[in-house]
Amino acid sequence: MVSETMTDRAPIRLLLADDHPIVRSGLRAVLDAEPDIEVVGEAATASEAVRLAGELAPDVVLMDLQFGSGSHGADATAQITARPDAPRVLILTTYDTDADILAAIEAGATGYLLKDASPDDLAAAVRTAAAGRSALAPAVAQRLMGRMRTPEAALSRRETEVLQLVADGMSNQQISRALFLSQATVKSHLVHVFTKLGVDNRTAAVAAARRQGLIRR
Amino acid sequence: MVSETMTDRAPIRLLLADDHPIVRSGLRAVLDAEPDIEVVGEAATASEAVRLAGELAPDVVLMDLQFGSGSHGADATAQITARPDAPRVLILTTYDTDADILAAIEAGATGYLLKDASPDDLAAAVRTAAAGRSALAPAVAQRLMGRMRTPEAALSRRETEVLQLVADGMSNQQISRALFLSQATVKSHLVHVFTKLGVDNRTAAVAAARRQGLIRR
DNA sequence: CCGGCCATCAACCGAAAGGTTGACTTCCTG
DNA sequence: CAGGAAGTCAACCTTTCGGTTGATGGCCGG
Repeated sequence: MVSETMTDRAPIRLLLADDHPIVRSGLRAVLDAEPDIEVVGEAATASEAVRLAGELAPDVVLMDLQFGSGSHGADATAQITARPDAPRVLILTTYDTDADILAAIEAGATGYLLKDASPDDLAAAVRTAAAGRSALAPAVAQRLMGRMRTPEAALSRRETEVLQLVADGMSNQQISRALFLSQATVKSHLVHVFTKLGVDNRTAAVAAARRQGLIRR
Repeated sequence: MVSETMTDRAPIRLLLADDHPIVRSGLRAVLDAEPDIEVVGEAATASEAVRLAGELAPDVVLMDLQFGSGSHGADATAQITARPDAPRVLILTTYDTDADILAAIEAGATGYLLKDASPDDLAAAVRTAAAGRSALAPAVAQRLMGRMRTPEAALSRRETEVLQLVADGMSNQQISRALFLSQATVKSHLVHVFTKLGVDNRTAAVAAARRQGLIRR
């Protein structure tokens, strides 16, 4: 079923970026079947995505947020959208609780899609992104709204940084050394975190933050 | 490139089980392209996988371990392999550190494959499974070996149970009440856990156990 | 049948974390 | 420019946690 709004226009040039060959094949199979969409390239890493976005000049980049081993899709998004005639970036993610959702949006992503989306949703989101409109999965949009409705659950940058190190298993002393702070400051940040999350110890804070997607998984 | 060992035999009947339509499409696109493999069905849930495994009588079931919302691929594997003329079950997973690896193998899975596998790896694993031989991704096999080489990293059932509650954010007192134990016993278990994992506090233990896939993600 | 692992509990002590108050600076925003 | 949020630090106190020692009983395997 071809969209009525672009029956005879040039097809949407699409770049796929995902570290899983299987997922790339799935996206290609689903989207190449659409007559108004043409997959012009595939990237297996974040840096390759940035490079190909420049070389191939696609209309839309469909980018996985969970790139294997370190590289963040949000970073690549920022690099891609930094340029003047940049393609639209559509983020693809597994979890609607991802801590990097806001980061990706701020990095210039046009839309957000969950990996359990149907082929129809997928094609629709690509067309919406190509048209320059924002495409957000309902679950994600609701979560973003909720984030705004409850600013008390929003941790400050420093608080998140400290909590992340707690989640990595570090003691207050180790954290103070890692961040060049006194232990008093670390404790101060953590007390604020506990209050905001409604918990009273560090492991509960990590569990709560993980549930709410405030820290890395 | 057709395998030399089965040039003219009936194709391998394959059932795909994954909750992501995109992944199913990718698997179908990759595997249907192989002349000796035929995808006979797709299941989006664990229970559907069990049902179709009975109805379609496939040779191999390619099953995702991370089925959305609760249902475990390991459980479905156990149900499928319980019957006498059961198909081979090939497990597909995103993480090579998954705590359920052993559970799935014990449930009767013939092989194990990571989602970042190449199409060639994938087809080869399906053929290996169809032939009844065990197909393990190198990273997974190595990890299983490592598990056996270092039994000190294997936590006892009770220790894992306590550590899981720690990861959920509970204090020693809360855990003691939840498990009908004294706090002394909880502490005792945790000290053993710390020793086995080589850490000296609860948050570090949770981080380490999470890395090694000893507890739920 | 005995040694070892698992599971349970107690008492004790020092160290770390949790909680409060208060104070100072910087930066942003109304 | 006044106010607030964020970030930094200190001193103090209470509670929890980490670590040790030791003890009991069940179960399994050599």
